[in-house]
Amino acid sequence: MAAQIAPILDDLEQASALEHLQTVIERLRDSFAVDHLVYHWVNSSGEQYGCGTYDPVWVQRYIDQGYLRIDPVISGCFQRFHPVDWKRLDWSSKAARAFLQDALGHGVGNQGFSIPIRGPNGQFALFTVNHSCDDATWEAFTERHRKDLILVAHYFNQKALEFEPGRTPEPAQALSPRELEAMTLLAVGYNRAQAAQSLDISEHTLRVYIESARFKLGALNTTHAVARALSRGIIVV
Amino acid sequence: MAAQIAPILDDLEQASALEHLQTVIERLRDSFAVDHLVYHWVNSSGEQYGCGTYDPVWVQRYIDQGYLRIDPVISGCFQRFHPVDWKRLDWSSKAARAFLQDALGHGVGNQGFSIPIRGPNGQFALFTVNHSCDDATWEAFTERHRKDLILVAHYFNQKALEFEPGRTPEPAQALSPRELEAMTLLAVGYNRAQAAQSLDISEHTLRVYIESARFKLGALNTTHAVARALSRGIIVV
DNA sequence: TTTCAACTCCCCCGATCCGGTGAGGGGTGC
DNA sequence: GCACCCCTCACCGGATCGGGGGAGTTGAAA
Repeated sequence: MAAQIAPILDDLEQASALEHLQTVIERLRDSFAVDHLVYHWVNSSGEQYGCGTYDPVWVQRYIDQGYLRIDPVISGCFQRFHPVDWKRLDWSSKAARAFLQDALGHGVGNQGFSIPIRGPNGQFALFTVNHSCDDATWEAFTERHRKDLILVAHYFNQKALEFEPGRTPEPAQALSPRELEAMTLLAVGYNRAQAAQSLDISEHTLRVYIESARFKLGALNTTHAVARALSRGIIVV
Repeated sequence: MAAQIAPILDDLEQASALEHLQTVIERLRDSFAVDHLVYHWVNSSGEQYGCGTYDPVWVQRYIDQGYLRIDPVISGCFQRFHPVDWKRLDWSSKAARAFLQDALGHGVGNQGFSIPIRGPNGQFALFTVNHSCDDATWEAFTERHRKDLILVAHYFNQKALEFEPGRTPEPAQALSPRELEAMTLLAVGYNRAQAAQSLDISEHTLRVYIESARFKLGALNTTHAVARALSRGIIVV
């Protein structure tokens, strides 16, 4: 089980098309000798892209049922930085347990280990290794391959970002410092009058920034603009 | 130069106080045999925290001069996912070249390699290795230690996040499904009328959800509520 | 030098949102 | 049985936002 991932990573780095990723992930699964390996990109618009070894029926069902919104792996990893064992997530809600049952019924193993990965503009992805075994075996596995998995996740996301079309046209429209300040103040609950006072400018000037930011962000209204700024990671609350 | 970083990483994982990070980073620098190693957390509100081996005079100057805003390493890495060699950044602006001259004059080496790292809530940090040598030597070094550096950056950020005060204290009262839907629709730019139509309910009902969500999230207004929902990761846009 | 982006200020008015107060039915849990 | 929460619907007045004008300075890039 001494997975030799270095050559696979090198191959991954050479990959020139999206389809190659599927091949690579299958080789990695064999190398790690686990049931499933999945790379799952959660687009900030709710779209999803992924490749992995789950049953396609399950993947489709996951999408159709909107499991993205209730999957504890997603919500749990989204608030964490470190890789997380599925056992440590919150499965207490009824919806979560039903989801888990459904997953197990579609060939998903009982053990999981997911690594959250983040890229520019609020990109968020998961690299998950999944298996069926007892807790002790699983802990030994994750402990042993933790570093390798982090690296694999990193390399995988790097490739996925390269292949993603329509990346880096948007961020060209960076917000100006004042616009960022305006967005930030709105995001923490200030209304226009308060934000203007806080920046020591007239309310009208503030409005100019907001409108400008709205335009640059392609937003339909202020709330939308703040939401986009947040999910692209250009402001933080 | 065969850096044995594994034991240092293990030590890092055991670190129980912020001060330990400074010790660890110095050991890592010696292990890699480079001039400088820096971990630099960049809060978008302008605050900074970091530890590393740069001359404290330079660190203070960096902050005082507001170099954060013009440093090509920051702006360049912020839009990238993969580690980046300083030579590949855009140094064309006058301000950037002046900054570089100032840096070199304060003991910063001519070669640099920075790894962007991102955490939850838009957290952004840099792990940088810096040295003085010729291009060929540097390329060989980065090529050789790329994987190790990625891992070190990852572990370092993990620790920094653990020590960061005010992380994950939120009890996070859960929103009801309808409230989540309402927040999500608002976050993608719908106004109340559109969102209500989209959910096939009256606008008044929608308002009840929004108000309820606002209350649960402790938000001052709708924009604030959406911002909180986003940054807590309970909705995804 | 000229252009251009960022920053600052002003008025008006219709559209939209907020806050308060109200009511009723359905489900879950003690 | 009785809370308690979730879902649904309604009216109104005042606050806020959004879009439409126009105008001046500064500083950096081309």
